[in-house]
Amino acid sequence: MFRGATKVTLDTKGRLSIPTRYRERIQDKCDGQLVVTVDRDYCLLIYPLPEWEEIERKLVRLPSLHPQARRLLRLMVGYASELETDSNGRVLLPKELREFAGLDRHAILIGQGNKFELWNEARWNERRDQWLNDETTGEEGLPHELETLSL
Amino acid sequence: MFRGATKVTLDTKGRLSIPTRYRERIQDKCDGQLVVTVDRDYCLLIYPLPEWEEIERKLVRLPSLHPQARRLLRLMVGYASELETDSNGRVLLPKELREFAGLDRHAILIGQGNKFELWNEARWNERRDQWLNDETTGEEGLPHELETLSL
DNA sequence: TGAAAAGTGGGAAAAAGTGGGGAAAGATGG
DNA sequence: CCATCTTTCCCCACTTTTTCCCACTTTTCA
Repeated sequence: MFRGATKVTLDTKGRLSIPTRYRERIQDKCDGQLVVTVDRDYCLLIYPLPEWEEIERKLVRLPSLHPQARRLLRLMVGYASELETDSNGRVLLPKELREFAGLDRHAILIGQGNKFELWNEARWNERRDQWLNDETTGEEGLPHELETLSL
Repeated sequence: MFRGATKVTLDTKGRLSIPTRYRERIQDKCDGQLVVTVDRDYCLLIYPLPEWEEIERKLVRLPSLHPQARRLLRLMVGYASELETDSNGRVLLPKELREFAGLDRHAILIGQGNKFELWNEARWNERRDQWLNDETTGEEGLPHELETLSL
């Protein structure tokens, strides 16, 4: 499981240095091979290659006449690209994806179990505060699992 | 069960010295391994590792298309990070989490059963006084569990 | 009041992060 | 199809951060 938030800096070439505490696990899981693609929340998703391949299999099996499935496939597979780590543990993020996610120098990398999310830091903070405020108000539509969740 | 409030000081490096009266129990429960994450009230939650893992299991099983469940996962797993105690019984709190909770030198550690809460001391005092005032007024909408609670 | 324990600060070595130069590869236009 | 220009890749070197440990101060308890 990948956990935790790390502030990271993208240099002028668009390179992202993978935090060291993840490197060994990434090396074990996928020999350093990662795949990055887009998320509907305008951030990037970074998967170990095997994890991604599983998701990709599911995506291409979706009914291709269904508009929403088609969209999901177009976006996720359409933007997916493989990353390779250089000798300093960095990956070069394609310009198209950096632009999509509005990434500049200050970004934040969020561990999310089987994958990472990469956000423009300012955008992440904004959205996070929105979520925190929303949660206090919208308690009527909670699914059962949340109502009984004890933290 | 962890109980009680303790004023603690974070040094300039962001280290928190665990009060001694908890140390033995933490050692027994989880061999000194703790996990810290965020709470919606802008404080931090500190769990013994086994406790956290149970919560994490529940979180990742939530329906991932449900917006509120997704948010909860993003925040709690996204910010969760493991802590290790140094030779003096201190843990280093990640900068991202200190910033989230507005932690400076003066903080307060609150025992909360299976976990601790860590607050900026001033913020804690404010919120505590708010709660004390609110509770006297809003007794009409109590959920059943509270209506029948005898203290 | 003294010894032990707890709390606090800080320095130095090691590790991680960052920037950039130049070679190689690829794109562009005549 | 070639010449030129841009982008990408690879590696070196510098800077910053982290980690580990030592030492001092304060508190506790007999």
